[in-house]
Amino acid sequence: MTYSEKTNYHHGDLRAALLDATDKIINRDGLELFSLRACAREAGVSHNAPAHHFADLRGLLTAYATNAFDLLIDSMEYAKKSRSADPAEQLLATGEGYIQFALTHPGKFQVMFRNEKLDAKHMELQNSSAKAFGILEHAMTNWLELYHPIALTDEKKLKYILMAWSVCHGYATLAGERKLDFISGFNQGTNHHIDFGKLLLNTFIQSITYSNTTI
Amino acid sequence: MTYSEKTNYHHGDLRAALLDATDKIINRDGLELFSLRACAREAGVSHNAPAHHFADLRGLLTAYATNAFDLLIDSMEYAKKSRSADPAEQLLATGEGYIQFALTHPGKFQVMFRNEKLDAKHMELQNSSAKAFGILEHAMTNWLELYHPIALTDEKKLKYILMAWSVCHGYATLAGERKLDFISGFNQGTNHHIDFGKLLLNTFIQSITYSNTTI
DNA sequence: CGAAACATTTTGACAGTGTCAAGATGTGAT
DNA sequence: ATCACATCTTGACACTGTCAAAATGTTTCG
Repeated sequence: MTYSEKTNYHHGDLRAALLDATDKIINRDGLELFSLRACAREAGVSHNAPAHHFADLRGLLTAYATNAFDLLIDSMEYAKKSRSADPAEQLLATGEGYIQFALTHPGKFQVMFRNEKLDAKHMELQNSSAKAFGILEHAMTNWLELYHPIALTDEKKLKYILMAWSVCHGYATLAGERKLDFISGFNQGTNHHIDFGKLLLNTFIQSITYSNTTI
Repeated sequence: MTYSEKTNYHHGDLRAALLDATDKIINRDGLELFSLRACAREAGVSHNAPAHHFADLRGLLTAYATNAFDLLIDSMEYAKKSRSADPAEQLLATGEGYIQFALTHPGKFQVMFRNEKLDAKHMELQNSSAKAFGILEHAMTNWLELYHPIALTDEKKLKYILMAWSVCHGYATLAGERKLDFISGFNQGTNHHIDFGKLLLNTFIQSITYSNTTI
């Protein structure tokens, strides 16, 4: 039994407790009010206790973002399960899972896509984010095989993948950063944002579907 | 001749100098290294000199973002001028101007869309951002009138506007936050990002164009 | 069993931050 | 010339991330 497997050392498993505290603070107070010392305070340890588990602030948030990417993967996989095997349905579900996650966990989503807060070189983060990307890539690849008659170059395939990702990510970002609030007559509740995002995504996929023979 | 019109008071026009310093620091060191005190230092004044011109840090960045929105407007208007009056061309140009601006001025773009750094209640910011949105709205409205045969409800019209905005904003954000770096074989230069974004946007507009009779 | 080796946490310090209060200084009007 | 006022400086405070050193708990091994 090694150290990392034990559950009752000085604090128990402080690493996990700090990540929990991080989540609590970010959800309660927002990312801008999060600090290493606030995190330590929340976990009930001294201000420098995190140093042994994370190299620095970015190290902690990198681990937090890694976990968040795994949750994003879960969200997309979960959405896919409730749909038929039709690649268009699967692609739609993947994007819906993305939007659903982003707007349900705005704090996590912020950290995941704020480059300066992360250590992009970190392997586990790269693995988790690459895996998340792979799900979208896979869904689009399957869609293209069935709905796009002409074989595509890698660049054109990538264009479709990034187009779909951009739609999801752009809408999620704009809604999450409250940049749609000023639009009159547009319901600003989180659930409505999610619903509207799905509507928007659905229209997007229909568009590329019904135009697939011409471009 | 009022105070604000004078050019040689204690410092000259410190307000403008501070905004210049802000721009210099954000472009040189990045937003994460920007601070009020660094800004004052850059402008050659004491650490608390900005207080008389801006209520606080958010106040300064709000003014900075307001100017940036005006530059975004210029970028979109400029792109539109070089195209034909065809609404599809104009819509394309609008989006291209958006992407061009976002990737040419990543620091400004970051500030503009980081809600916690801004005072969203500020009137001038609201005006400038609403005007920028209006350009996109106008371009899409013109496009819909010509290319979409059926009259749309406000909600469906908004869906199209937000879809186009999301494509531009999502791609610009992902590229700007370096979230596309890991894609193998994908050139990471800023100019290539811009070119690819325009390609992507062009495909998007073609898609909605060629599918307009069916959905 | 005990002592050494080690992982973990605490304490203290330092330079940096935003913001507040108070004082100093330059400018325009009367 | 004096006064009101805009502008800027100085000093202080609590907060931040990170470093170094000390203290404490746990494991290992003789």
